[in-house]
Amino acid sequence: MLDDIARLRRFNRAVTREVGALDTSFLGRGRPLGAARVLQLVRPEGTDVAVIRDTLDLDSGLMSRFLRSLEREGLIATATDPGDRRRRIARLTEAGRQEMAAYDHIGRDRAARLVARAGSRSTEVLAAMDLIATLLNRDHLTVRPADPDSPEVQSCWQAYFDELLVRVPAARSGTFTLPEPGAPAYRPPQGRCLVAWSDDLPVGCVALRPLDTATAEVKRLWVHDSARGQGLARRLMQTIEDEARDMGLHLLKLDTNSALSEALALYRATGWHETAPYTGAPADVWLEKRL
Amino acid sequence: MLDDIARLRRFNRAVTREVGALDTSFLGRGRPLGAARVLQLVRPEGTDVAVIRDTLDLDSGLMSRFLRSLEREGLIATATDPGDRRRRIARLTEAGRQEMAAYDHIGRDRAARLVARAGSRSTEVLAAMDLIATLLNRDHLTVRPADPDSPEVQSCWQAYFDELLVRVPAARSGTFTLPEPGAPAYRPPQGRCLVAWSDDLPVGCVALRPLDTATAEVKRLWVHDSARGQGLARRLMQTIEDEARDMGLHLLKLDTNSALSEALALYRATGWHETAPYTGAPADVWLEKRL
DNA sequence: TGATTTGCCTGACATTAGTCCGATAAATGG
DNA sequence: CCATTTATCGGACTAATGTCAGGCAAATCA
Repeated sequence: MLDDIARLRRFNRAVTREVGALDTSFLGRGRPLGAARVLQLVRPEGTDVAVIRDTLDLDSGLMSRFLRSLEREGLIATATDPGDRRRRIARLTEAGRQEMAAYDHIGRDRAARLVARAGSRSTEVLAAMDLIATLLNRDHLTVRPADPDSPEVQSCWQAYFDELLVRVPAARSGTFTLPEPGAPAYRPPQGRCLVAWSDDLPVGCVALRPLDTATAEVKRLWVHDSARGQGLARRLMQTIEDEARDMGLHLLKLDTNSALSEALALYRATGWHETAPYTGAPADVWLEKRL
Repeated sequence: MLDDIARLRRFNRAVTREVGALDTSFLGRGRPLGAARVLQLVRPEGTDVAVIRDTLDLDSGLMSRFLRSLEREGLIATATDPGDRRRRIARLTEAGRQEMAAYDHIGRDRAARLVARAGSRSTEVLAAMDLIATLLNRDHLTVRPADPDSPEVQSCWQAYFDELLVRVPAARSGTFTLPEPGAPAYRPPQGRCLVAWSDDLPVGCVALRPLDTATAEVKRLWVHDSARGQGLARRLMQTIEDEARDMGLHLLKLDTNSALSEALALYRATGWHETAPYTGAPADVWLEKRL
């Protein structure tokens, strides 16, 4: 049997070849790779030059020259950051947007071919890619507030409900309704809604909804399959509890189901205690935590 | 929900960053990437220079300069191929072997760290990597004869048996014994043993064992989980049947179990027909094919 | 306020990668 | 045998990348 290391290195070889091919295919638009990579990171609304430099790990001189060259091509425009006038902000021009669309097309094309090649196993392959990408991105996981009506939150909640239906049979008789668009329940100032991002994939969420002036309820803690086993749920709970403290709340409650054993173990391990039932089925466990 | 293409591109970004770090780690030993890549392909016993040039797709001038530079460093020695004195053969010197060991150490180190980082999910992550690597390597899958006593064949057969035990409960009462080392059953001239390779991972096997002068039995058709759904089993069967024809055989037999439905479907779709039972449990289907 | 730090820019320079061409020697094919 | 092809080599050249130092203006800190 090949050992783990050998398997990983085989993966590395295969992926290196693929990435190399992707890089050279970007060269097809008559622009050196360095400049192309910078262009990829300039957003239409504008991106901080230092951020680009940092993510690509470029020398400031080299970075500057890439910017000048893209500027000469008319693809980007730079302006000084009004907040800190040493810094510069680069944004895409209309021509730049068109050029980016062309790059995007190349990328989507290659990606679509690969998905097609996976044939009947494409679902499995994509899940495998999610798992690996989340692992590689692990140090870059960020938790940010989100709008409850945004597509990312909706997709997280949908995933949460779908899983609940699988794991808690009793939930099938209930009905889940997403809050009405614009409803204030999960929005500041009374509520909160957090999403954890791995690059551009939402991999977790948690929400807070007011019960009364000093009490709120934690709802919809969910972690994407690819991100489990990395302590993300704990981090989300920690963040939402900190938020609650900052909001001046004194007591948090939540309801859950005993079938969700990992979640329950997490709650019990982080200071949550049994409390009186305050909701009905499918919940069968009610917890509270004093802040 | 993010669409498939977006998920794949997130994967691409994540591994591109990782691969970039790998590239610079090669530079960590004070040698440009090009020369390092050439060095990786020089085997201690000697490698044909044209083969290296071909796999890396290098210009002959560039290749020549890499060789000179590695020679100046004392890592390789080149000699003319006695068979064709236009060609050259490069082989590692003792210093080269040590240098390669150092590169190997860097690679193993990085790999081990990543496996460790996956923590409780490392098994899953490695399976995901196998799946993706096999998909990316798909066009490079090769089927080659193998020695039945070799570790790769042993590992394939072990995997075959393990899976049989899971899928055919009746098999548990039987005992599986690997043929004795050196036994002639699966070796030419009477028998055959084939292994399918994806890079350095054995992803499939099939064997042929003589029954009498005109008849042989196909045994141990197995495909690695990561390589299923790509027609590899069909290709292995095709190859072994061609071999049997070349050996002058007129009839092939095999026994299997009805629980192995995909295999059975493949046999039935490729000209195999029911025949009289010639073995006992756990087999419950017996097929033959006239060549 | 003045010294120091930070972020960006430019010029000078080195290294690496990649291409093209001609030379050479060996093999191949009539 | 001679013409052609093949494999390698080295020189000339270009493009791209990477490195370093100095300059400048804005921000920060004591």
